[in-house]
Amino acid sequence: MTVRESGNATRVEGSSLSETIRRDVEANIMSGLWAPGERIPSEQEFMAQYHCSRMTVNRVLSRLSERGLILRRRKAGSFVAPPRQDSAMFLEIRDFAREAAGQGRPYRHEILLRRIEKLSEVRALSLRLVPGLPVLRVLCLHVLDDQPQAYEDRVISLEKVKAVREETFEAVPPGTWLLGHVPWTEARHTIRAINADATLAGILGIPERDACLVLNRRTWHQAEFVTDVDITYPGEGHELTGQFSSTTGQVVSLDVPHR
Amino acid sequence: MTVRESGNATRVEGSSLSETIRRDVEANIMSGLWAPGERIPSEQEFMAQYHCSRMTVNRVLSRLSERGLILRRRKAGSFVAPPRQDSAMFLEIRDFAREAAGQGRPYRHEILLRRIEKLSEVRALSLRLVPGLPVLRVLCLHVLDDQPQAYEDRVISLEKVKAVREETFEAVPPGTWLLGHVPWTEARHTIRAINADATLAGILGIPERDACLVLNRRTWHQAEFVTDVDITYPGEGHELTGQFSSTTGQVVSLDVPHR
DNA sequence: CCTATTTTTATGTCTATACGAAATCAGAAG
DNA sequence: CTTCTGATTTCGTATAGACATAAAAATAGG
Repeated sequence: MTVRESGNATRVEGSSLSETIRRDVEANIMSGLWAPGERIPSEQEFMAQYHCSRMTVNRVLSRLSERGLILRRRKAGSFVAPPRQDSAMFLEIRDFAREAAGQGRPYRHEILLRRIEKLSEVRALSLRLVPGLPVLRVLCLHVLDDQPQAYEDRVISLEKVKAVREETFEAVPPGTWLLGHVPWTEARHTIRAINADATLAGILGIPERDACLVLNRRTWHQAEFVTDVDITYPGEGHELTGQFSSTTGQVVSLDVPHR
Repeated sequence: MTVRESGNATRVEGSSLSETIRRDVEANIMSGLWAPGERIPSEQEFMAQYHCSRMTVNRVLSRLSERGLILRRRKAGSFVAPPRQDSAMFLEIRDFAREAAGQGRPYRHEILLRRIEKLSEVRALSLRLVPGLPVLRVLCLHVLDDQPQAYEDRVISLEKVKAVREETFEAVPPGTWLLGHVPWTEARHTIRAINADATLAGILGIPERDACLVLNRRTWHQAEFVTDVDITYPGEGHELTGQFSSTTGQVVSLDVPHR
């Protein structure tokens, strides 16, 4: 078997050997050099590469496994874990389509606008990016039981997500598509309440001034901007829920019930 | 030095030795037997108690340290970590008083009601508790710059939090007091938007029908109910923000700006 | 009494080895 | 071709020993 060369051979920067190995492995995963699902070197191969004992390698890989970055299977080896969807998905909308299918309710989404734009000054300032960055702007309405469920206003970096140029989002809504196509390392969520103006009330089919919940989600990968989205839920009938455990610090459940 | 007897001496239930030690230590911390800041047995003492090698103990304690449950200091020993405030505090309101002091702005809170009640049927159903449970009901208004910042409607379990009978919350608001006095293991947050009714609008000093952000937070300790609170933020001027890293899964920052 | 130095101690890291367990792979049997 | 079986690989866990490191504690010096 050919040993994949790791992207970084430099080491020992005032840190321990196991720390060096951990950093290297983590860098190879986060950079995408080692793709999700791909097999990483075995303990024996790491031993040879770093000239150390198996226990040292084992400590590193076991810890990475506990943190959910890799999956380990006896005899098979260690594999890069698929992107985590737990805390990742926190405060993300559910997959409307799948949820609707599970309940046997008619769901559809409508692409109201799909256009290549330059990032506006206001948005650029807010995102700490340069204005004029080429982005794909998508406006999307999620409809369940012929009732508007959410209105989505999104920009996607065309530099970072090149494949999005070919995607019409007619089959799959933008949020779902992105989750399956782009990894992320940082996400920032902001939630606020607004009174619906005339335009929004018209789109969502609610009275003007009705309270709406707005979830803003910004995602980065390796410090590079990926997407920025405002998802507006109409009226008082929507909730965002997150459950935590203090020991694991992880989200246990996630819910967006529609009453 | 006297070795504190761990609460559970039973072990080996189809799991490994290190798993047994981890479970025991974790149980002693989560149950409160070993209080935050308290020193836990040294590696040598664990070796004697479990008749195992130091490496085995070291693996367990190192991992617990990585997870943030204990703090380890050379020569000093290992200590139960203080309750984590990162993911714990996620979506919790900031400490109004401290924030105000940092900005030199006049903050105060008003206790509108403090009364021992029996848990209502509606709330009991929602919390999956029996109606009639004795609770302390507290209504509190947070005021900054003479502007109402948040309205808090809370119940606290008198069975679980006995010390709360003596607390008037005149010096410290209920949320801050609870954080310092009661550990938690599970927390559930729900966020929704509502239109302010006449009563709420009056309390918060905003026009009727204005959109408000409502944060509901329920906390448990060891499957026992601790507290349930609705915090209502007035108008469109408040946001809840959480930042995540996909590698650590932890909240990096937290913000409730008032514009 | 205060300060500087040495000692002691608990943790941090690493090695080499060992046995166990599980899953894959290959080969044998049907 | 399918199924069973056994061998091999890889990870899981544990041991005993070693040296390093940081910091508290004890000691010596001013």
